[in-house]
Amino acid sequence: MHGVTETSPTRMSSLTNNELDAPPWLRVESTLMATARLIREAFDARLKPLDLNLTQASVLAYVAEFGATPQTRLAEKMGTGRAALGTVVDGLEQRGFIERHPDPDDRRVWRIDITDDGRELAARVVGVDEVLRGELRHGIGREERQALSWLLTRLQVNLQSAINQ
Amino acid sequence: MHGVTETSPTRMSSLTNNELDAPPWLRVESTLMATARLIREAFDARLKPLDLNLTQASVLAYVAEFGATPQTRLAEKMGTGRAALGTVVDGLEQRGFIERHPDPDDRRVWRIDITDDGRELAARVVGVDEVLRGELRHGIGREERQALSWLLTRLQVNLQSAINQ
DNA sequence: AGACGATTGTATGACGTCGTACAGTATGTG
DNA sequence: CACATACTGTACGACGTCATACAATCGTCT
Repeated sequence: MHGVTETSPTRMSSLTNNELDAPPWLRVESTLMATARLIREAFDARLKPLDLNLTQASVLAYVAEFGATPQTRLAEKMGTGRAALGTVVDGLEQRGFIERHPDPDDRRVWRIDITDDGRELAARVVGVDEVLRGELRHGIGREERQALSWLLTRLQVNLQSAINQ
Repeated sequence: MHGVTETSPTRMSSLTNNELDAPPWLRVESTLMATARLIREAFDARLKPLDLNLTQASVLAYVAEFGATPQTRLAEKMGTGRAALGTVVDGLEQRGFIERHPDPDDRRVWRIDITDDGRELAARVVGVDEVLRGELRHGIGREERQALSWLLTRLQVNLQSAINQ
């Protein structure tokens, strides 16, 4: 879990001060990263009653929606490495929310599928997600959200080519 | 260090596939978090020749620009906890880039100040930052960047109130 | 059929950050 | 002046992720 309980005035003030005396370097970028942290924080906080963090909830919801999925594909979707995802799957499996089924066509892969308990929990995850995402839309119009999405995608393209030298 | 050397096709394909078969939950939000990961990745990659990660470089550049700063303020600016920042400062101090000076007015606080070596390194950090940020602007106009900044700030406000129930 | 490279999931050790608890110090109140 | 409360930086244990190395298995090419 991450900064779930962090509701300190520290973060509040850094939010508002950020733009004022921010150094010239890392302006939009640092705002973006701070926003990402807050997203994780907010979801973790709302998911805490379900005893899940954002990664676990994402895996659960993904499998609930798309059915049995190899771990490598899950790792890609979640933006994490295969090893890390393995431990997430371990935890969810131990708690009985998902199961590892052998793939009939490829004996290397485990297809991660959801259980009945998992489906029930996933429904609650979706509920939490819808409520929170509704709150996050306040004061942001539809085309603004689309603009945001486009800008982020464009940024990702630039970042990707920067990473590849 | 983070996924500095991660240039695998895995990440590439997740970038392009992300929007297509993404689940209904976590759409813009997950894109934003993926973008944040890429930002960290890109900066870490470019800073690697200086043997710095993004957090260390940020601390260095901040102190170079604003002079002696208490650790708590640095932690706020960097968006990290005081304990975590302490270890960052430890590392930079051992390498001789910053120094801890006692605050004459408050014997609890250490003011983090830069050394001559640190100033030299910070200049290179600023150079790296300017180059990379320039690349990231490709295809994104000035008012678009302002729109992005505004949207992120608005999102942060919503997130903050969501976190505070 | 056999051999080679690619891919899947796991084990392992490392790193960065977190949250809590703590001692030292400051500040305000009686 | 004493006391309580708040704050600074640190020590400690925990968690999540990473990178690497590995065995098992697949696909392909000859």
